[in-house]
Amino acid sequence: MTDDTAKPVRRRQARGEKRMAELLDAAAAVFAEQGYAKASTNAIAAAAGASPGTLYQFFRNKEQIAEALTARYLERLRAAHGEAFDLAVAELPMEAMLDRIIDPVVAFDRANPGFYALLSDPHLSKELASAKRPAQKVMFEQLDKILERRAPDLPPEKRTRTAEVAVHLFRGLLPMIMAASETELPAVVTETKAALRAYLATATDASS
Amino acid sequence: MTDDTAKPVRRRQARGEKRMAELLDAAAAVFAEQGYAKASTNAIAAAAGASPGTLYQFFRNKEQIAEALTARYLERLRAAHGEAFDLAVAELPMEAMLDRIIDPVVAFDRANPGFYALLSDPHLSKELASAKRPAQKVMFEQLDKILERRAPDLPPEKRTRTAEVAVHLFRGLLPMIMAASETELPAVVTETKAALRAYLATATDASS
DNA sequence: TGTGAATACGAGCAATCACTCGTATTTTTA
DNA sequence: TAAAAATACGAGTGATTGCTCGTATTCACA
Repeated sequence: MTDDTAKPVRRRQARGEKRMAELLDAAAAVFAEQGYAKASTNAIAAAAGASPGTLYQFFRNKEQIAEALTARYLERLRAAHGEAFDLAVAELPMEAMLDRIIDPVVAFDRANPGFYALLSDPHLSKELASAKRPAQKVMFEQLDKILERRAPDLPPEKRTRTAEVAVHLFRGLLPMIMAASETELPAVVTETKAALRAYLATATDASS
Repeated sequence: MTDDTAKPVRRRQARGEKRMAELLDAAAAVFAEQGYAKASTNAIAAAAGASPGTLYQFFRNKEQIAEALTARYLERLRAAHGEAFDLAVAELPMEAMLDRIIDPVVAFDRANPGFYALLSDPHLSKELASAKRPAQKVMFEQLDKILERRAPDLPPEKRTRTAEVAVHLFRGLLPMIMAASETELPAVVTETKAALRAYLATATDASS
């Protein structure tokens, strides 16, 4: 028995995929510059060299643009960190581990200011919670696994809280990381690693 | 010689001061709930039980509402921390110092969600830079002075960066602090202090 | 080559926004 | 007590917004 209520399969052409990517690129630029709330869909379409009608052929509404953009960033983040965030880093000394984790994340965030713009806007959380949470959790969950291997004696509850706090600490320094010039960046990154090293050392110390 | 170009002195009545306070209270609530960009001035006026015309009798435009609100928060923050953030805390042991500094700041931020909403919106920085910077700098400058007394041998450049990083670390944990329930809060605050203690200990250690 | 689907356009709609203005009321001042 | 100043109102204005829709063009595929 065939399902009459099934929605007809939308066969997307290569042209359409390209347009979607262009629209997401434009959205990233406009969001990064104006913020989600002030960014207009007409401006996004114009920045992509498209008309409003074309934009709405690929995205149901403004919110879904941010959802799709977040999903695409998440994909790229996973790809960029698949190896660097590997569990193998748990065996490295703290210093080397932080290098392997922090450097690619910093590079990704600086290369994708639209990602930072979306994640740092606290009022997107309510509308985009379903799209943002996985992005927030990528680092958290991977760090949690690393800590599990690195400090197996740590109670799970304490370990989870430590991972969450560490991710928030990094997020707190992101404004400095994003604002730093190319010459200031190394010092900021060094300080970032120092802060995380100091916190993780005491938090994973069973004696505390 | 009298100055004909001087703007006429606007003599504000007690009724007007009260209205301004009500409008700022309403603005704080609307900003906290919707964010600055999505908050409408008509909604703010309505929340204060006033008409749009009344609102614009006291504030030139929407931006100035946020400026005045930030200034009022800054005033209250200074009042709340005048003693707690006193230089005398520099003489206390690290543990006690952090208690004296963190606890009132946490209490203030949780009691004033509108303050958090304004400061955490990154796209207000451009429009409200002049109003936000002093608010950002209150903690930074006071912490810088405390560190100067606490670690006089630290190079000023290093000390300033340490203060800046410490403030950003705290800001990074603010989302957790704001989201925590009353029962979760103590654990989050404990972790906050642990992170700052760990970072400040290593950063102010001359051997590093 | 013909046909339906996918892509593209952009004028324009309804809703919302920040803000104004003419007018009415209350308070201060002289 | 009368004039002046401050407060209050709220319908209305022009601009902008997210989004639609009728139509035109390009593609995939039989």
